[in-house]
Amino acid sequence: MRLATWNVNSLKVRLPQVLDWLKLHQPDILCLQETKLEDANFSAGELAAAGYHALHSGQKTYNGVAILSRAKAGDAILAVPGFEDSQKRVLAASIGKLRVVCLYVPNGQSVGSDKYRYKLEWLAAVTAWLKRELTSFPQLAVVGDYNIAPEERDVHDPKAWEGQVLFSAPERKAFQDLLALGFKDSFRLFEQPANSFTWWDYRMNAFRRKMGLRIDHILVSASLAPACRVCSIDVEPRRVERPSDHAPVWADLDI
DNA sequence: ATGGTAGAAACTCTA
Repeated sequence: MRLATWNVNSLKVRLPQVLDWLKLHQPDILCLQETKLEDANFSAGELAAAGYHALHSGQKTYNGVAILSRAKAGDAILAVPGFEDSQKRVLAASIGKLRVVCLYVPNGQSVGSDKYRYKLEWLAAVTAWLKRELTSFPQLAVVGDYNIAPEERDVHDPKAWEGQVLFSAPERKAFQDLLALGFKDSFRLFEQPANSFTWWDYRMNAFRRKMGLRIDHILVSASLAPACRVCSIDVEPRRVERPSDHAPVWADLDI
């Protein structure tokens, strides 16, 4: 089973690229972030024609998450139970024996801002919820745009980024707290090329200059990790005309 | 110290 995640930064703009990518890579599941669409405007018809069922939790202009799957998904959850949040950033569903959680973690804007505090509170709530989810669903994959680079090797210039949003110590601690539930960062289960990143700022020619961060992740629970065969970043969609600022990440699971 | 780009939408906010 191939599982993938991609922050598309507007599904309206990126739908043709998503359809191309589905055709080329044939994932069983593709989780999307930043669809920036209300549910009524979601591209369900085009995706169905491509052979994918879809769940979507969206809003106008900002945020929005979706789970596309070849097999129909069930038992969907559209928010963290008990956590008050007007922003559509969470979607969970079961596909076969696999439980998938699609996350769009808040960006945090800048360290010390209100949005940064919201990011850390949101991460604490999600971590507490996932601890409970694991008891019901041991075969759990938590994927999406985490807006956190976990380690120095995930940042093109760790010295320049030290203490900045996306790489500050409290954010990295929040990521470690999630791993402490037993999750593995599937990308790091395997040898990977140096300078592997998933996001490059649109500004300053960051992509051409290889100034990226690895902030999109596929986390697999302890009981799922042994089934993971490969995890890779596909940078090709970042090279095309009008790209998303994020590249897709995919993993193959022997389940 | 600032601004660079992109998307959505509305002349600004978010990333």
